[in-house]
Amino acid sequence: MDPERVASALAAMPAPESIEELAQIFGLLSDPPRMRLIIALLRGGEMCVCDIAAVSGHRESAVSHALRLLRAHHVVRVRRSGRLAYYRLDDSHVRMLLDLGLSHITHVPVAHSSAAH
Amino acid sequence: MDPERVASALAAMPAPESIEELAQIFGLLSDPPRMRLIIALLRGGEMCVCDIAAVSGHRESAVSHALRLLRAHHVVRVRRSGRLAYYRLDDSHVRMLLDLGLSHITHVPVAHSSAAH
DNA sequence: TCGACATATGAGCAAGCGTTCAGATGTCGC
DNA sequence: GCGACATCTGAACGCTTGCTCATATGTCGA
Repeated sequence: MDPERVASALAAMPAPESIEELAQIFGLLSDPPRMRLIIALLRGGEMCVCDIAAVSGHRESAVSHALRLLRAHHVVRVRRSGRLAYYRLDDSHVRMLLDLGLSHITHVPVAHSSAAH
Repeated sequence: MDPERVASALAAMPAPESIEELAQIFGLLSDPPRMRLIIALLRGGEMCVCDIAAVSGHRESAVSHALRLLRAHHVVRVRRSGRLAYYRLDDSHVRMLLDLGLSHITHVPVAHSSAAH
């Protein structure tokens, strides 16, 4: 046991609400269907709900629920046109997060210019 | 509806097992206690289980379970010395993942040299 | 204005996940 | 070798979470 190290680690800990929010963001990416949905938007650019449902293989209702969550966390953005709702990624962090995640599972060392292509 | 876009998005979709694994990695980071644990190792360097338990505020048993998970996914690495087990981060992707996540929740635009400090 | 369609929302249920307790393994000092 | 300690493991309970069904809102064509 090393009380000093414990104390300094505790002192360097971010605010609880930051940790909470951080965990929530990663939680959004921890669900395969939601991941498929995000990757679809990453590749396809902008798509309407029914197309996203077709790609992700889930009911439109489930997709709508998922998109609401992602919207609340500024991961996706809506553009409404008549009765269609077009969604696209709202933020470039997500793209980098996915690239980094892929680098991890393939055990590719981190390059400074982040993998991707 | 745009069948072509759907088809091309489906074609560009990674293998199901890649998506699964990717989601699992993010799932590891989606739990606040586990997140605290990881951040503790990020700041504190190398710590034994009892110290990690003290920092994360959970029982050693829970910490041990969590560490096992993280170990299985190459997020942490053990070094055993007698009856103590010292853990440290095994991989630099995690650090970047956390930095990126923090950038997201604070709405900081992505810099090429990743924010952080 | 009326019916059809696209999306959004609420309630309820099933499954996955993390915690805890209890017990096992292994190492050190005597 | 024996007792104490650090860590690990297995089983079970409770909570969270995402799905589906049913329904509401809103928009377009006739």
